[in-house]
Amino acid sequence: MVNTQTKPAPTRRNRQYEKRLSAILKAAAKTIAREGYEGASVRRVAARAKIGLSGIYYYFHNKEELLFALQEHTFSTLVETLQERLASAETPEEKLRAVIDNHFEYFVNNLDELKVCVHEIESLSGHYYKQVLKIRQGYFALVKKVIREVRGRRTGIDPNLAALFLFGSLNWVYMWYDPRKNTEMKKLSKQLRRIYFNGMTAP
Amino acid sequence: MVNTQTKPAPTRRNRQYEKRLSAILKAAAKTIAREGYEGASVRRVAARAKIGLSGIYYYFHNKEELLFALQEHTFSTLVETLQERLASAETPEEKLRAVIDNHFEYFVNNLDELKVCVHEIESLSGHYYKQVLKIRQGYFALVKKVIREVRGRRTGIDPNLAALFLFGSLNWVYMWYDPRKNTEMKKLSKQLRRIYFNGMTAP
DNA sequence: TAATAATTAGAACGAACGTTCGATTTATTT
DNA sequence: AAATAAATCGAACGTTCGTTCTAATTATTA
Repeated sequence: MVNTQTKPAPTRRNRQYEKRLSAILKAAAKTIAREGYEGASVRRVAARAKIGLSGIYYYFHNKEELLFALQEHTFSTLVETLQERLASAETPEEKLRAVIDNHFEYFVNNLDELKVCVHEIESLSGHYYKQVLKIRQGYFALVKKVIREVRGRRTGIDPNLAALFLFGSLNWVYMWYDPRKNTEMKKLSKQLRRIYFNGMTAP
Repeated sequence: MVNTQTKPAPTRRNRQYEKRLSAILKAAAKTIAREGYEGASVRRVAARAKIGLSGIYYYFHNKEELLFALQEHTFSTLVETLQERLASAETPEEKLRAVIDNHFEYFVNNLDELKVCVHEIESLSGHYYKQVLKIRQGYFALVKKVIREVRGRRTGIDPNLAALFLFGSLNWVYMWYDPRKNTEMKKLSKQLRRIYFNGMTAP
């Protein structure tokens, strides 16, 4: 069972536990990214994590909790790093850059995880869904605030829609990005910033 | 079995056949949109289409062919209507508008189908995948050409990336659009055009 | 070292899956 | 009306699924 509350002294045993746990999460990310949540079987996740089938159920109550842990961890990290970046940005343009760079950089370093987060949101239900939704809404609020600053006093730009469109551009990347053709992240970021900054600040 | 070659006289029987067929496609679109391709069972598709389970296999060889027929029909129509719109557009701005309006209008009238097309591309394999990929590449080429015209002789804008970003914004809509809160399509289109047109034509 | 707790392995469960097949019903043709 | 073809149905197949349970193994504590 995942324990997100207590943090006992990091004994060797605990370190082993957490290693296994993140190995399972990594295996789940790769498997679900390739086969989809419904298509990915717990058996294949276990095989990739080099653990028995029932071993998975020692760390997670069920398959859905596995997906939840993956999304919750990935999204939380994404929000955290964005907040750090935003704290050291001053102008609206710098803040927009923080948003875009943060998303792209995290993306290239966690291809499978982010693909799962983007593609399998609706595979969660009930409490799991609500909790992830909350984190995503927090992320969205951060971005919307930045966009409002970029827009300034200009009329004709709806920050809500602009943020949604920007999210689309960012989240769509996993559909076409090929890590083997190591496209320069700097170029990606520059292009997207150019379009959205100019697009929202033009008279 | 789907027959896309011969087109015999539209007897009453044939009309019944095609009615059933599109009823199945509609049921499949709704079911797959809600449950995902792997999650949607042929049994539930059949139930929604008011036909027996084995009845599906009279019209389609297997489940994947059902998904293929859905995507092939939807995407082909999308490309066709875009070509018509582009033919009657003159300036680059009008053409960009054609792209965006076409996508949005088709989207609101075919919510389930477009969601499946966007979300289940990778659920196809082999020949099915290649064939749909071809259509999508044709669509992409059309849009890229328009973007090249909008850009004109300006440097610093990569039409390829710009097209991909635009596709992201367009395809992401299914994640947040709520038909019950009938958001005005005109506003959506206007906002997106404003961002991308200004974004690509600014000095 | 003995007792205790944490972790893993293996077998088994019922349920649901995609697909097939022969029989039956419905529509068309002779 | 009889013969033929098209369309539908219901039952069944083998497979895979998520999950559970008990026993064995490993690590920690006393």
